[in-house]
Amino acid sequence: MRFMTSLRFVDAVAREKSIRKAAEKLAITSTALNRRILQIEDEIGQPLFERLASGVRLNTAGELFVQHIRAQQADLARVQSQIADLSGIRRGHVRVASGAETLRHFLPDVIARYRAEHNAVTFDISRQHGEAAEAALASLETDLALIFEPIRRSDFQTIATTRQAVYCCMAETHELARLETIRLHHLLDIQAILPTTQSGIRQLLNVGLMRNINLATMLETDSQEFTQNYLLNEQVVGFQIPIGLPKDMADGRPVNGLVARPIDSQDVPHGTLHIGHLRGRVLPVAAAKFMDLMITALGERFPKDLDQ
Amino acid sequence: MRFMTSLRFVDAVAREKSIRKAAEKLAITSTALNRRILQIEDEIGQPLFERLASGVRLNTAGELFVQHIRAQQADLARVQSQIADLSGIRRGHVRVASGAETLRHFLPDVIARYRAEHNAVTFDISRQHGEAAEAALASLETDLALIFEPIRRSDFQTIATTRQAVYCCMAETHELARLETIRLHHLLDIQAILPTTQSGIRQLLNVGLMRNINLATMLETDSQEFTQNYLLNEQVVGFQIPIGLPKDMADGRPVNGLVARPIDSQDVPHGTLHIGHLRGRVLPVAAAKFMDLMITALGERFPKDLDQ
DNA sequence: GTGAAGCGCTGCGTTTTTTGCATCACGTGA
DNA sequence: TCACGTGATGCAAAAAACGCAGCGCTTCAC
Repeated sequence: MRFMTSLRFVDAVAREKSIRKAAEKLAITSTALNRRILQIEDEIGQPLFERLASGVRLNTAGELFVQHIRAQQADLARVQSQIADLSGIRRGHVRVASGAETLRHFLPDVIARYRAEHNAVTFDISRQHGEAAEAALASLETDLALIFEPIRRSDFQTIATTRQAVYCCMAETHELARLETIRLHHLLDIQAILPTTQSGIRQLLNVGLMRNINLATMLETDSQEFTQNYLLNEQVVGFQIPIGLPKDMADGRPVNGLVARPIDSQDVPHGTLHIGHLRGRVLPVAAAKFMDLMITALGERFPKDLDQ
Repeated sequence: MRFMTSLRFVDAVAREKSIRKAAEKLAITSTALNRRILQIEDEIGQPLFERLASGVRLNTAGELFVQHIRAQQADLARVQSQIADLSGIRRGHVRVASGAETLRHFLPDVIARYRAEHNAVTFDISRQHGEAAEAALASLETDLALIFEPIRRSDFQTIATTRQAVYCCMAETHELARLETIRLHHLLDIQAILPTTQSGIRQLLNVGLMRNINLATMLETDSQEFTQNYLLNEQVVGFQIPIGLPKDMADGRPVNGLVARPIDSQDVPHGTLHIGHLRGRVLPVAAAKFMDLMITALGERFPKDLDQ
């Protein structure tokens, strides 16, 4: 897209906060990039960047202009997607930001299912906790977001939600594995791996842990892979929501030596997983269809807990 | 704005429906323009125009793309306006589409008042009846519209309205001039000049004229200037709404030998003048401020009949 | 039926614009 | 103080855009 080059360049400089660094990423010399920036500033009639010794920074005018550029890019993507859709082939690119919970089973399944039908569509999946995901939507860096508790910004438009209980995960040999439902007092002095504080699961747990239940937090991590693997090595518990578990495991059956048991909702409230996009945006065809499929898949997996 | 050239070119070709004609308007050769179009089509991956013997025509993909271009241009104008606003000078350009009613007194007054404060702001005023004005908003050819009855499209966002009675205008020597209020039966067999059918005034009159009152329609015109001037030459009546009249005349006093008398609202209903813009658009600063001033002016002139 | 006129498109030489190299001036931090 | 990294600039080379002339095609008038 030749007619977009200059704007892309401005965007890149704004992101890198340095003309030389941006030039490197764009595979041109800093001279060329510098002059393009100067030319655009000249055409706008005002500087867009402040020049610092360490690089550049957007000024207020630049903020406005870059915001326009991003909106323009997003809209162009939408139009391209619609145009591609006209010719029958569903082509396009979908960008999803999501917390770690959905990355293990849910998203891979849904994407495989989608690409089985539309293999000209490509994906960007970025793992980001709620607040960052909302910011990514607002700056048009992503099209869709899956956020597990809580929604902070009013410009997040929820399209569907599903209620999720918090589960304890552990080796099937763990002493708590024999219980059907876990109460918080069972966890007294139990060795546990907790998600980091940004995580929605952690925030729900905190509600219960307020009433000075002393969990023996042996480790905090934002890595679900680490947690799952570690549970096999030591008698500790981890926490997860059903969408992050294999279906069998969520149903109480052991999978690969691990089991999951729900925590009683009197102790730890159910949380809500939100699927949505930036309010007011018209999504590209591919992204809109993919969202539809995600919601369908959620409905199949959690028929009673889906709200649209 | 060098980075917009290619897009402007596509827009021009779409408007002219001919590469050669557009090239002439853009002051380049048709070859250069042709190659830019081809290049963009190549980048998009699909043709945007159908080639006919008589020129070109947008295909569906082209319609989508041109719509994007116009939205982009409008948004850029908004951003430029906001950037100019940062530096103190209120600079900008405001495009208004309006029926003939407001062109004689209202708009000139308001614009003069606005430019007294912000003389770096320029204006485009295009006279267009309601339906065309709404289309101009939708295609982003104009920022604001003043429409007197009726609103047809759902993407017209009304910001303020004022109720307007229909008045008869005539020479002060006319036999009806002695009446305070005109009833339709007074107009029986009276010589009259009617606005054309697109006009909101005409459509209100038609409501009354349904009940086979026979107006001796001597002439139909969409020119208010013609009507006003002709009334001095012959004993005929014309029709107008208060906003199209000098204030004194609307208050019943003669001005330049003409008087205006309201028609009883039992016979011809009051109409509504709408001020608004395209739904969902964020207006440039200058246009938004100008709309505020228009509404203020309307409120001063018709304090009882303004709705916001 | 035929010729003229108008249309979009293309090869080629020229002009304009963009790019890269070398270098400058300036602020920052060791 | 000196080395380093930053954005800006003069100049020549490379690339892109342009204008001219002309092609093939369709439409329309006679």
